Amino acid sequence: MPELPEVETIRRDLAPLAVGRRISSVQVRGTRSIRRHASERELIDRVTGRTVTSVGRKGKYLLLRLDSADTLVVHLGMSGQVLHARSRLEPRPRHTHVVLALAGGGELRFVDPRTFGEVFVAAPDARDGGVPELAHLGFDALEQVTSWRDLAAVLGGRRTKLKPLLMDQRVIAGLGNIYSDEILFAAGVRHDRRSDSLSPQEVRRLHRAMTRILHDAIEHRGSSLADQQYRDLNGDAGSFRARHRVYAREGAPCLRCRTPIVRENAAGRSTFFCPRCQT
DNA sequence: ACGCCCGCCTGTAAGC
DNA sequence: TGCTTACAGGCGGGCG
Repeated sequence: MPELPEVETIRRDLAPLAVGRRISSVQVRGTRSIRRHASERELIDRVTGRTVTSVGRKGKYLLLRLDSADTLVVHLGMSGQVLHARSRLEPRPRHTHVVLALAGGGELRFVDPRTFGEVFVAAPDARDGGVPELAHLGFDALEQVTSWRDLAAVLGGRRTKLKPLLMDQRVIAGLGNIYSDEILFAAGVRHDRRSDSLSPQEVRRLHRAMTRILHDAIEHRGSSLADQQYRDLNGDAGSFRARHRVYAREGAPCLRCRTPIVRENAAGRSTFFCPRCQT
């Protein structure tokens, strides 16, 4: 499912394609994907005719900054895709909810079968210029947790279990179920450890694991699972799934010690880990 | 403060 | 083979 590496892959592909381009028209199908807006009209009027000045990301949110100072925010939720079509004549996939036509040809399509994702336009905060709707997000897992001491400060301040904390977007933004499990395995730490129980050495391992896993995943263009929900701008799958060491490997031998990988349900979510390598 | 559940959704696949 | 059911989970809200 789209987490930080998948959104970052889309961001890196989208930036050279969209920056400097004018959005010549906007089409919206249905109201669910744009539910933050009172009407389709509002989004259409604020985006049409604007030029994209940069493409950013915060956590799992994709940010298209416009020359009006507004930001067009895209969140993929569980099943969202941003697809680029070179020609507007290419047939649109099912569940295409928002279409941005680019001046000079081609269009961007927001496609989302399960409709957990959304698209909205936001005005900048008067003080810091950020997106107020995203002010609740914590440190970006890739850009802002730059030293293990940053992570130590976050972990020590809470008394929650490690995995729910890693997935709490208000604390660290960008990690979901897949990468949390992969990071915890790489760090050799169990998901249900209390966050303030880690030794400095374990915090350093966790920090190194987080940075390394995220960079590796971006290098392999993200994880497309069996359902193939995640696709990049061109509709191609990412290949990081083949490098998962615990996620969706229940019963398979641990790649480090051969112990069967265990699956547990925690807070209604599947958690995969090696009972021997993770302590 | 924390843990856990629900509702929102659709496509896929396992089970009967 | 065809139907029903479970499952996938990001996120916000609510409850104990």
